[in-house]
Amino acid sequence: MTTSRRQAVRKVLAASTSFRSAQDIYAEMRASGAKIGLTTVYRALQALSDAGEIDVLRTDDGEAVYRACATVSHHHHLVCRRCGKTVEVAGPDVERWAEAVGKEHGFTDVTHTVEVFGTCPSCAEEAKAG
Amino acid sequence: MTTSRRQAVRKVLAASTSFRSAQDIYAEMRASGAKIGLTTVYRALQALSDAGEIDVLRTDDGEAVYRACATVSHHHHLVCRRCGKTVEVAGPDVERWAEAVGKEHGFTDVTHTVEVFGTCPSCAEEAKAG
DNA sequence: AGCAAAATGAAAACCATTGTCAAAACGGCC
DNA sequence: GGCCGTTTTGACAATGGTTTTCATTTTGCT
Repeated sequence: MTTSRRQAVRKVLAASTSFRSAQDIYAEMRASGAKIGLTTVYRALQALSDAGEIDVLRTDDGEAVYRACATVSHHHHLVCRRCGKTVEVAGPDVERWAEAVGKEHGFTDVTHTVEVFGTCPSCAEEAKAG
Repeated sequence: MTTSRRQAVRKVLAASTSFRSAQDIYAEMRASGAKIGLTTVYRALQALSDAGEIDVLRTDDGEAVYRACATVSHHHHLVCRRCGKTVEVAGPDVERWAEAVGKEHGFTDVTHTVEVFGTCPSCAEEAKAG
């Protein structure tokens, strides 16, 4: 437990299938007995994010949520708006499109964010049943 | 000036070419002599957003920014990360791609968000000069 | 061990946003 | 015009996620 708690935070994220908030991660770690401070969780998340090991995005109410990337390369997410299940998707076409759009208007250092939301099959079932 | 200050807020947005934060809008209105409270600006923005008259999105640091939609139809934005200048862009290919990605994984009611960021020509100049 | 640099965490500071509530503006109605 | 109930407003307080601060602990190195 001596080597940076960053590892611990990374593990929690690795074990999750959907986006988690910092507060959420902190709560889970404390609940499972880990001795860690909220500050450190934030710092670990920021470091992991800087290192490109995890994704960050903002919920509609401005909370930051994090998720371990399964792949190192650039990719996007297809997120179930009901259960939060996430599928990583590659979109070479989108990359090219974004790049082209930027160029067309003379913009440089073009980056982009793309998130696709929908209702996953199982949630669609539930909705029909319930 | 009696009819809801919502109109005033709408005007400020209409006169802007890029995304504005609530605080920003409030500051401008006060600076130009308008008698309005921050609370009311927030309320007006929320109402306009609910009415679908303006776009809302979150900056990377979680601040909400608003912009009057020039077009009613679905579109995306190319935003200068330095000065905030915004260009509305259509992306039929992206729409199709998002739809296809959703279908491929069995997701229904698929929606998506796409934002492209970059450095606009004039800011690139400044950066080079300064 | 011994010591400087990095990591940690409790508590305070920040700050956009939201809630509260009393005062002001509005809209009928006599 | 004057009255009264409803809506809007806005100063201020409260919220809550995130960041800073700073003193303490741990780590890395010799």
